[in-house]
This record gives sequence, structure tokens and C-alpha cells, in this order.
Amino acid sequence: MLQYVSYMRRNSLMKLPSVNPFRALQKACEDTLMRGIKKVFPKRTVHLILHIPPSHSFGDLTSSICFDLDKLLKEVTKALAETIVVETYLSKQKLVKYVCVAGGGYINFYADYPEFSFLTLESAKILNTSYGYVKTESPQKLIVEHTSVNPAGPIHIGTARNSVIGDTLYHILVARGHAVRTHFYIDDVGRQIAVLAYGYGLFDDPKPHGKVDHWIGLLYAMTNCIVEIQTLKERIANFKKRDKPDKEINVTQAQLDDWISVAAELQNKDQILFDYLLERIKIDETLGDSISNLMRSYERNEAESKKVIRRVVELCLEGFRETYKRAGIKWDSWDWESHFIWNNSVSEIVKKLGKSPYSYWKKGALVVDVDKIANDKGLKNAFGIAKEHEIPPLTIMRSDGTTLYTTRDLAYSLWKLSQADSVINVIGVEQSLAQLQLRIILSLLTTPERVKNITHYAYALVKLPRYKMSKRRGRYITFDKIIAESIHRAREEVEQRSKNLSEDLKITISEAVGIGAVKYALISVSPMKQVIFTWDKVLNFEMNSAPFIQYAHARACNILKKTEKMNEKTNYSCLKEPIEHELVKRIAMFPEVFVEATENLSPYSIAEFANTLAAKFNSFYANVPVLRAETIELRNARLNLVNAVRITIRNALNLLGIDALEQM
RNA sequence: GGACCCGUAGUCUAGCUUGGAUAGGACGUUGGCCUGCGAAGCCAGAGACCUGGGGUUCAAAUCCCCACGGGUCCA
Repeated sequence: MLQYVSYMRRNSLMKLPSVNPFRALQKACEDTLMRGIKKVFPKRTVHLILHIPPSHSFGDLTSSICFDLDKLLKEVTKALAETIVVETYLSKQKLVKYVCVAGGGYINFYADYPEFSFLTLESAKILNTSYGYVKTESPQKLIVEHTSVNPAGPIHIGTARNSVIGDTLYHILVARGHAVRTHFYIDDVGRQIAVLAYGYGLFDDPKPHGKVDHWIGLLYAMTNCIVEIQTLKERIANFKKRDKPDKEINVTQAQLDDWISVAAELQNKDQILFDYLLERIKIDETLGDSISNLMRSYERNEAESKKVIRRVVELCLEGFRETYKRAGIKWDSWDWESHFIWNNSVSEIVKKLGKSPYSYWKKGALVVDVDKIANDKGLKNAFGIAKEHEIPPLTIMRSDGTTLYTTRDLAYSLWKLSQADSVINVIGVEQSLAQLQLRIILSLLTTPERVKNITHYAYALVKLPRYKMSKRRGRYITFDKIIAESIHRAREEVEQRSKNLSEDLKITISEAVGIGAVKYALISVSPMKQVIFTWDKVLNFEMNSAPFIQYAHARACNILKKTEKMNEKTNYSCLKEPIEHELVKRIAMFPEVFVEATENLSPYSIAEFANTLAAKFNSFYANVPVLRAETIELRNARLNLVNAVRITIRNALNLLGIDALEQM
């Protein structure tokens, strides 16, 4: 429960706390301006939008409304603005200090900083851990599905981007007041897992060495590689027997050569494991069938294949959980893809779609005419697709009766919709078409309105400077390695700077700094931009990084630690330095930034905000004395400012899943 | 062949939804600052006609069209 406190200051009665102080200022400016405009144009209704001017010298808020009025009225903009400002000034409100005309006709507003600082800093202090987290008026039940990688190897840097985006979305939506649950979809049905389980099944009770998901990744890549080589060799032999043209043979031969080079890489990683697998796979005369049989019998929920697949997948998930525990990311629900096959929801969907007028049979396969559904249900507009753009049809069942990934995803999505009002799926851009087809087909199975509540939150791939990552080829940089490297680097810094801390504290700090740096590096780039992974981007502990922000927070804590409790009233009119006003304004803007970030689902704007606030605070810290301020009054006012900075940075970092340290 | 995304100093990046004044940052680079609240820091400088070309507008990095380059997907 929030306590509303009224506080007398001069003649004004201010209501505390303000959930959104900057919005309050904005509203005061808008009201003021609106009254001015009404006096000049009593009959005109205008829509006002105030902007933040490009420079502090232009005030705290600005309006370019006179340019629009000018167009309608054919008057000189500047003169018009001046007329309005005269009227505006006469009816100005509290929080607004003065209003003036600048440039060709902008109307600039300057905040009354004693009032505005009071409102902002006291609100931050009172609201404390909830400052900035403006609650929505319409709370929803939400599902954020993220990460959802195939459990056939460790988490790599590309997946980590997915996880960090998903986890941040989770944090900001919870803070906004929604009931959010995170889901991990375990893709245990596809061919990849069958290949892995086949390899795993070649051992009697194998003993993984090293971290289990890393071992599984190697096992998968090796098995897959050997299987590919065997298959390609057979194909070439067949081609030769049947006198196929050289061209086709050459293409296949090139693929084979590629896989042979992959084999050499993999052999270097673990010769014994590779040789064992090679020997066992070589003698399997029905190799292709062995794998498909495993896949199909698992879909039929047969005990033996279930045992081996579940075992190997669980092992891999164990590795995932270890990684994410360290990274501070967790899920509320782990959903098995196979579950939706076994409970028949997939087959029911296929049956239903088979009867639909939008499906047809093509060479024994069941195909859905997605484009026709989109047109008939008017969905193209809703998903931002041009009318003339034809959406390709989607095969939902192969001629051999097996289903495809997207078909199973239909069942899963339907289930998710039954659990929540809206669903956000964090999935790579390469899935864009499939996700679109999925939502359009879903509109047949539920209402088109409901389908609009599914969002595909797309993000671009992470690449390595020289080659594309490939789980199938065992080429990737693991999240574990990046975390370890980053923590190691943080530890070195701690050793250098804070020798006297206890060992426990050193560990805590290095973990928080190292992991924070990795998360920040992944979240601070807009998700649709492709990222080329380089170590120095992640291991940057300077400006525009988590450690930079954490450091500013630690410094603020450090000042506050050295002060006794203050009881005297604070006089905010002492805060006169421009940097102090900038800090107040930044702090006041946090709720507004937060609301925008949640409404637009743009967590990276939180990162940007935190960085800017930290930079301003560091500048303040270096140039303005707090504990040694000239007067007690000033000192108290600055201490309150530092405290509000501390609260705001901490709350922003927490949204990003980064620990705000009190020392480092 | 078709569709979608990205293109901002040597490098990386914000701003684009909702057009407004001098395009914010960072790395690197040049020069300065620790006997003062922790230098993972601060201060100052150089470096971008926002890929190119048209159009709309009083006003375009932002909206529209066409190229070009990079990425992704479908057939």
C-alpha cells in the first residue's frame, strides 16, 4: 500500500508520491499551453504533443504546435507563438518556471526545479523498490516463451541472446503489473534428437565427461557427421552404379568433402569418442532406418525409445539448468513437444484441418492454403502484409504420415492460448514465415481475434567473425565459455582494485560483474540487428557496459554509507548546478522510459537509460562535492539526489536481470 | 523468381512507430586530471553532408518510390 503524503511547500500543495514525475511536468506544461491556445483560438481543438528539445539550453520540454497552427492560419509562426506565450505565461502552473519562444516559433518550457526536484526525489525515496514500475491499468495473463533450443548440445551465444531478451521481457512485464509465466518448449521429437539418441544408444550406460550438455553436443555432432558421411558415400556409390551424370556426383562429392573436413575437426576434440562411434556406426547396415525407426517409435510413445530419448534429453536439460542458474534465468514451465503428440492434440488438429475447405492433398501430403485463409479472414492487414503478397502454402503432414515442426507447434500454440490472454514467442527471424503461417492457420482453430494476441518477437542471429555457427557441425561458442571468461576477467579487475575484500565477496562481485557484462552486451543492441560476436565487445567493462553502470551505483552507495540519518527538512532550491538538474530530470523520466519499454517491448531502451543516468552521475560525482558540500542544507539536498540516483539505477538494472552491487 | 529485415565517423551503436532547432553515445585516437565521496572514473579535442538517387513537406536519418550492399526465408 502506498501512502499518500501531502507536503506544504510555499503556497503549493503537492501530492506525494508521484508515480511519474516527468509526466506530471509534461501535463503541467500541456495544460499551461492549452490554456494559452484556448485564449487565442477559443474554438479550435488541437492535439498537443510535447517533445524533449535537442539541447538543455532550449528548456525541458518544447512544442512545435505553432508550425501546425501556422499552416492552417497562414500567420507568421513566430508572431503567433509570441501571442500564445504571453497568454500561456499568465496562466502557468506549478512545476513550470517559465515559457518562451525560440527559433522560428518553438515554445519552450523550463521546469521550476525546486518544485520538480522535490516532487521527483521525494517520490523516488518513498516508492523506493517500486519507483519507475508504473502499473498497467489492464493487467493480463501473459506467456513469454523463450530460448526453446533443441536439447542436442550446449547453449551457444546466439541462443543466449534469445534467453537474455526473453528474460528481460519477463522482468519488465512483471514490473508493469502483468501475471507473466515463462515457458521453455522442449523440441524432443525431430530428427536431430533421434540422431543424438541413436548415438547415445550405441553405448552401454555411457559416462559423460566434462559438463554434460557439452559432451552431448559433441556426441551429437560426431554422430551426425558420421551418419552424413556414410549416407553420402552410399549415395555416390548408387549414382555410379546407375550411371548418373558427373554433375550430380560432383555436387554430392563436394558435400562429402565438406563433412570429411568437419570430421577432422571433431576428431581433434575427442579422438576416442569419435573412433568408437565410427566403428559402431560403420557396421550398422540399416543406418537410415535405425534413426527413422527411433523417431517414429518415439512418436508412438513406445517404451524403449522413450527411455533412451528422455534420458539423453534430460541429461542435456540438466546442463542447461546449470548454465541458466548461474546466469540467473529461470522458467516457470518446461513443455515437451512429444506431449502434444501423445495426447492426440496434434492428430486432432490434422484431422480438423483435413476437413477444412482450405486444405488439399498434393502427392499424398496434406497442404494448407495459407494465403486463402489470410485473405478470407482479413488477416494480412493485421500482420502488416501487403494484400498482393502471396503467402506460401504449408505442408502439415508428409505423404508418409509424419507431421512437421509447425504442425506440432499449432497444438502447442493452441494450448498456450488456453493458458493466457497473450503470448510472446521469442524466436529467431529465420522462423518469420513459419510463425506467420502458424498464426494464420491457427485462426481456423480459434478466432482470428485470439490469434492477434500471439506475438513473434524476432531477433537476428549472432555470427562469429569468420563462419556461421552450426550445431550440426559442432561449431559454436558456448554461453558457458563466455560467462566463465567474463567472470575471470571481472575477477582480475576485482583483485586489482579491491584487494582487501573477503574471498566470498570477491566471488559474488566477479559473478555479478561478469554476468552483467555479458547480459548487457546482448541486450543493448536492438534485436533486429545482426550481431557479430567479438570478445572485446562482451568483455568491455568501461563506458556503455553493465560494470560501468554497476560502478556508478556502488559509488552512490558508498557516499550514502558514510552518512548518518538525516532528519532535517530538505531545501531543494539549493540544487542549482546544471548537472544536478539533469540528474533530476533523468530520474524523473525513468517511469516514462519504463512505460515505453513495456508498451513497445523494447528492453534495450532500459539499458540505454541506465547507461545515460550512470554517465551523468559519474560526471556529477567527479565535479560536485556531496559530503563536503558548503552548507548542511546543500549537503542534505545532494544526499537525497544521490539516494534517488541509487534507487533508479538499481531498479533499472534489476529489470535487465543485472545485480546492483553496493561495492565492487 | 518472390517476400521480409538491416545499412548512421576507422569500428560498434541510439534515434525511425508519432517528421521539427546543433544526429546522441561508446571503442579506438590526441591532450589533460588521483594528498578531496573509490581513476571500472572525469574534463577537453579531432572524426558522420545518416549507402546512393528521386519524391512529399515550411521542415526528412525519420514518411513514399527506385537502385546498391549485407542478412534471412520461400519455391
